[in-house]
Amino acid sequence: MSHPLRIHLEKISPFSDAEFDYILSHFTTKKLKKHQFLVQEGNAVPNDHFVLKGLLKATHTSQDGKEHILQFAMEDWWISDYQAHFNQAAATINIDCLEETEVLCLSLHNREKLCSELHKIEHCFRVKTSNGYVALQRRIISLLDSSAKERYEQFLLQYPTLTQRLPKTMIAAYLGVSRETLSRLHGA
Amino acid sequence: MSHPLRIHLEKISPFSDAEFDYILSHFTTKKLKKHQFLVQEGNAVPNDHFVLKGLLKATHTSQDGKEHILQFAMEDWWISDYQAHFNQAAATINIDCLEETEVLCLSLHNREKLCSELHKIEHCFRVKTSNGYVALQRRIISLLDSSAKERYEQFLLQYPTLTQRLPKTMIAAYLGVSRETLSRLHGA
DNA sequence: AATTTGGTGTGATCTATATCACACTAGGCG
DNA sequence: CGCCTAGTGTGATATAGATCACACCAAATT
Repeated sequence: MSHPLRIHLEKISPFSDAEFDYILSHFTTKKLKKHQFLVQEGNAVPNDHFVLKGLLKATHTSQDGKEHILQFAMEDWWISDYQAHFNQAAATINIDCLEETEVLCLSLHNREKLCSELHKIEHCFRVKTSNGYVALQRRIISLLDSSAKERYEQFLLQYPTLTQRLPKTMIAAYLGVSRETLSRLHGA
Repeated sequence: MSHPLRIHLEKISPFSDAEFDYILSHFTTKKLKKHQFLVQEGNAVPNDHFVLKGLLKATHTSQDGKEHILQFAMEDWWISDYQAHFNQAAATINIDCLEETEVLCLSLHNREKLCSELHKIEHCFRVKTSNGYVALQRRIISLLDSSAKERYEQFLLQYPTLTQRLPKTMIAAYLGVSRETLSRLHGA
């Protein structure tokens, strides 16, 4: 059975055993308990993170103190504060664990090193990022032209697995709806 | 004086004259008048587009027939229906010109060809896309936790040039606010 | 067993924003 | 010239969704 990261990368391009071992040697492992922070507002964000096991949320806190969820991540997803990470700036979001979690960490330096040494992995990252870009555009469209109810229904369809593992309160915070409103849109 | 595309790409990595000519040979030029469509809902989207001159908007129409603006693009920006383009599916958005416009077109095939032949350009595209990803995340945060007024102010700060060239009605459609509301948030 | 913590539902109200309706202006074009 | 079209402002009203307040439950924690 292959390594989860290998399966993940090989959806885009194949690697030899030696290549994959080399790639993997640029990652470090981190284990976190429920409620622990992976990224904390104000700190540096040295790494991008590939989730091996667990579930996390990335949240942004508005001036009036309300938490909105930018992103979830479970097995096989990547998560970080990318703005801070790529610009080597202080984090403006928090990322914490909703379950016991294990991630692989890739530093900015190691990513650039791998990308310059191995064309194929830069290709992987480009394709991944393009797909991510498209997904974000879809989310923006959904925020712009769908009602709370429509967004909730889209979420349930798009992320059935995630739905099982998340309290509704958090889905609400992801959709930009109050938990009370979400709770009320059963039949309507 | 360098070609605008060259200047654009060399913000990320330098190219020799021969390399750049080779890159450029993979693009075609297209000129459009005001109100002409670059991408039309339901059609294929063979190309990504780099704007040499002019101004365009990408719009999505919701079920109830309202137009929301996903993206603007002026000189030096890229624009397409990326979901449709990358998946070779039918467009779900319209892209049309707000001014007389000239774009460079890059087909999916030519992009992949260039990327596989020239590691440096794949690097450029990866970095560009990462930056785009971060920008979209910022926009999502702004949609999730800012009021209409705050979003408008952020827009004015972030895109002063664009603001000059756009009617407020369109800025409203980009921000997800009705034009009447936008018109009312002067002092408040 | 008792208490805290996290999640949920639901009524009563409030408010930001949408909607509808109309008037005004400036510029392009027959 | 006079007629469209596009863009804008603003009043009156409607409404989706936020907020506040409370009750309830289940699973941890002590």
